[in-house]
Amino acid sequence: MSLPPTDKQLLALAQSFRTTLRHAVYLSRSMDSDGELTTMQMSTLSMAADEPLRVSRVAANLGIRVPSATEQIIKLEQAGLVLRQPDPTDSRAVLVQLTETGREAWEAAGRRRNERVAALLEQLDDDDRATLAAALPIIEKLNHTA
Amino acid sequence: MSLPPTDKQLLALAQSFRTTLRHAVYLSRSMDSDGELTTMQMSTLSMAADEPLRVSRVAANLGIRVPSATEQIIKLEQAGLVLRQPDPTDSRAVLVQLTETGREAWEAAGRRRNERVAALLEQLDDDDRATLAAALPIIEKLNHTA
DNA sequence: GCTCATAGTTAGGTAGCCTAACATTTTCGG
DNA sequence: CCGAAAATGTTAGGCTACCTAACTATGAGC
Repeated sequence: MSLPPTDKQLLALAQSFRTTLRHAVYLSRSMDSDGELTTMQMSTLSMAADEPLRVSRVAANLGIRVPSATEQIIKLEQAGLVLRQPDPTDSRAVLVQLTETGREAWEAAGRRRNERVAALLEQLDDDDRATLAAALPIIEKLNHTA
Repeated sequence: MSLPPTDKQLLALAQSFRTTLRHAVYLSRSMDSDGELTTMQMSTLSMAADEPLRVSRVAANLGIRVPSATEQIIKLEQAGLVLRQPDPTDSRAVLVQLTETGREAWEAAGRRRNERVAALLEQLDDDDRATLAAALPIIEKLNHTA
């Protein structure tokens, strides 16, 4: 037991992982595409839910360039979900903050998505759920490493 | 033990799962964006690797519409990676099949991606890897259910 | 054989991303 | 303390991948 894994084993696991991840992307897409808010919009709103943040932070967190973030944020603003205000401590910067409408929309959409996923998870047995729950932080670890 | 999970527990797991999945989408994107082949192209090639298949099958498997699939397949054809040939049993249909070049490109890209992921997985300890390996089929189960 | 369904392609449009160029503000070395 | 360089956003223009609608051609059924 507990011998160091061979390259072959690692590569086999890597392949399964990639395949599952690819399928999971579809799963994620189908769970999040309910015509309300896109995944990116949800992420943006959830960032702003904690505290107002800069456009450049939004871009970095979303993994996109600043002009693209500006574009998306302006759309959220036009939808009345966020406000764009100059940063009082640095007038180059723009702070993105949630409106009350935005917070409500974000929370409602999150609830609905959670319920949809919970309905899926309900069909697993307890062991499977436990395994899944144990694996989530490991996947996060990988994400952080990469 | 083994009581039925409460709604609260399910919703909490659902939330974690959604979050991790969202992050995993980024992970997947970064692992697959090496400027060679897009994830969609890899998927298309891997489908065609088993046996020639119809454009409509490609579209269905990729979760996109037929015209979009046609577009992508034509690009793969122009790159010399696939051939488009009329189905001998139904001349309305078009069969997409891999060229030798396509097979080599697909295998090489798959190898490189696997190596990259294996390098990540190598940094986990044995327990984590075992948990991860156990979770993959469960996630597939969810994907199949949804 | 005529009608209707099926398989793909073409045409035209949209959304989200990109880079390059710009205006404004801050920072900092001389 | 001032001019150059860096940082923050926005604007402009372009690309790609997706979409729907309309079309052609083939197959299937009464």
